[in-house]
Amino acid sequence: MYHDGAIMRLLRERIEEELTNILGKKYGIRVDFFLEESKDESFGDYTTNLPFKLAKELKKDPSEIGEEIASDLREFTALENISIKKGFLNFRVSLRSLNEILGEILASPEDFGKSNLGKGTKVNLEFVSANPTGPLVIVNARAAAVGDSLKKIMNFCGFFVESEFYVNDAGTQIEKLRRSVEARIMELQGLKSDFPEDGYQGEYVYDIAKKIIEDNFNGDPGQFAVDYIHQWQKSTLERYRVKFDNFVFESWIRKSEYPEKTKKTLESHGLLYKEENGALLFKSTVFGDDKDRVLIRSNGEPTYFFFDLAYHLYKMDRKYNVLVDIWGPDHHGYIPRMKAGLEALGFDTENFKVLVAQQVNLIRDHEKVKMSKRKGEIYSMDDLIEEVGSDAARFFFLTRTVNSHLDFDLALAKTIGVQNPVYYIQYSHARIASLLDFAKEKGYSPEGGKGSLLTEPEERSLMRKIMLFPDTLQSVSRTLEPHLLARYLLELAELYHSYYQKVRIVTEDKERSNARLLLSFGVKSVVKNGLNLLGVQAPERM
RNA sequence: GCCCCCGUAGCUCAGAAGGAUAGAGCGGCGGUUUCCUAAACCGCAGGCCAGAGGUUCGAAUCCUCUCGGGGGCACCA
Repeated sequence: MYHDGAIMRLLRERIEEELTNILGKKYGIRVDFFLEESKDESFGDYTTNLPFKLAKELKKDPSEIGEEIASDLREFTALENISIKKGFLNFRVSLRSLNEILGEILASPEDFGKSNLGKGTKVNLEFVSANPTGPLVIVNARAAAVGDSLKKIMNFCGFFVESEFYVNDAGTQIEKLRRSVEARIMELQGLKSDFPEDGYQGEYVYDIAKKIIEDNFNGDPGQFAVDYIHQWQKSTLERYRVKFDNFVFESWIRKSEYPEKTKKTLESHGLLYKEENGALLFKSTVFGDDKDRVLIRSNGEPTYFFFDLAYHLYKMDRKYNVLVDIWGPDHHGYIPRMKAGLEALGFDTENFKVLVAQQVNLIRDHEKVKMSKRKGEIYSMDDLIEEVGSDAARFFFLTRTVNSHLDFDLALAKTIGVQNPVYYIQYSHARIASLLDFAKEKGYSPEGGKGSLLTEPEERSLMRKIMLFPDTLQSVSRTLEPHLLARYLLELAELYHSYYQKVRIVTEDKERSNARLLLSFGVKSVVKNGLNLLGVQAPERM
């Protein structure tokens, strides 16, 4: 993914390096500090807390240290307006540097935002991983939006990410599905059937049964049902524009060498023991879990956890540097045991991250949509795509931190207008597309634009915001929180709409118009790249 | 009972490696269009960051406790 030509080193990275150099030369020490977007644009573009950090080490006044650093930093021509306020070192990026960024975008719009933060780190990103026993549901849609977007963003930042869906196509739930289908087949054929107590009630079980009868299928109805549902889930994801790199089947894991390998490894570390009733347990408490976990039940049946652990060993075997799992809200109690397992198998759990995609409440008419899984009354991911569309659905999931509960207002997601952030952002893109067409007819174009003519304060704010796009993507990669990008785009669109209203872009002054078109083109490119990274389309016309 | 997440404007949520006057959207109220897309813009109102202690130059942010909401505590997955 990394091409030297296409990826400029970020300005922020260059400033960081400059600060580190000064630190070494002047004080001969290293300290951790941050360099971040200034809280308030009036302070500058970037801020560092370096003086505070040094003050502690050197037992000196932060302002004094700030001055010392500032005097060296003034040599660095990309910066200007270096100032110290209350111990913070602030500076602005020179207009010239901002202009250069617009030039970069013009040269290669689709590459803007790329960086090499990941340095090729190999990441396995597992998400959705639903049982093939029914339709995908809302929380799957949330995980899919987050996972797919993270993958795209991290790849943009120089990671090598593979997305993976673990299919639990074996075990007791599948057995239950098989019995449910069999019962429905009997029922449809007018035979006496006894539907399992806790069977799958959904209408789709009838569909599967019908299909089996129609096709004269003689094999295992359980396997037929699994294949059917797996294809169904895949087509749902496709409509949502999510495509997985890998599907790993539990049935395959069961037959592979990994269960045995897992057992042997744990055994060799003395981490297994048998209870009197014959159950085999893993001493996960050694690694901080609440209790030891059963790998093989007293009846000889292995647990889900055992195969899941074996599956994670398979991931380790494929030499990923980092493993990221996105789980549903009902799995968070599962984290300590998986962590313990990975540690026991020799994986550095610093590089194992679990995101819990929290519960989603659907809101219709200011009330929660009630669902009953037992009665088969569920609002599925298909229903959501049908009702609000993939763009709005994906964007809404990405405006919140992964970790917090989310109220999804169906009416708002369908609204066309300011109220709905998706359309608001898309509109900025369409607006600029149309503007560029209009300008073209007059013989104007961004190619002829000189950034130096962008002297309005709003123009500087926009350039500054554009500059912060790659930084935002890096933040997402670091924190695994794609909502940072959604919010960034909202702010960018807001700045542009406001600018557009205030300042006429295409005027009789061709030079100035071209400069403004250059800036507009920059905004358009960032919006487009940003939306694409969120899996949302950027329309040319609305 | 134990564990996890959460409690910030009327509503939905940002802000959490401690830092500069606490932000946004929606909703509410009031304005803007002979002019490049009004699917837009501008203005106003709205807060004891659940509460109480503590840590220090400084706390929405860290620690302890209390209250309130959600979820998890299987030889289910």
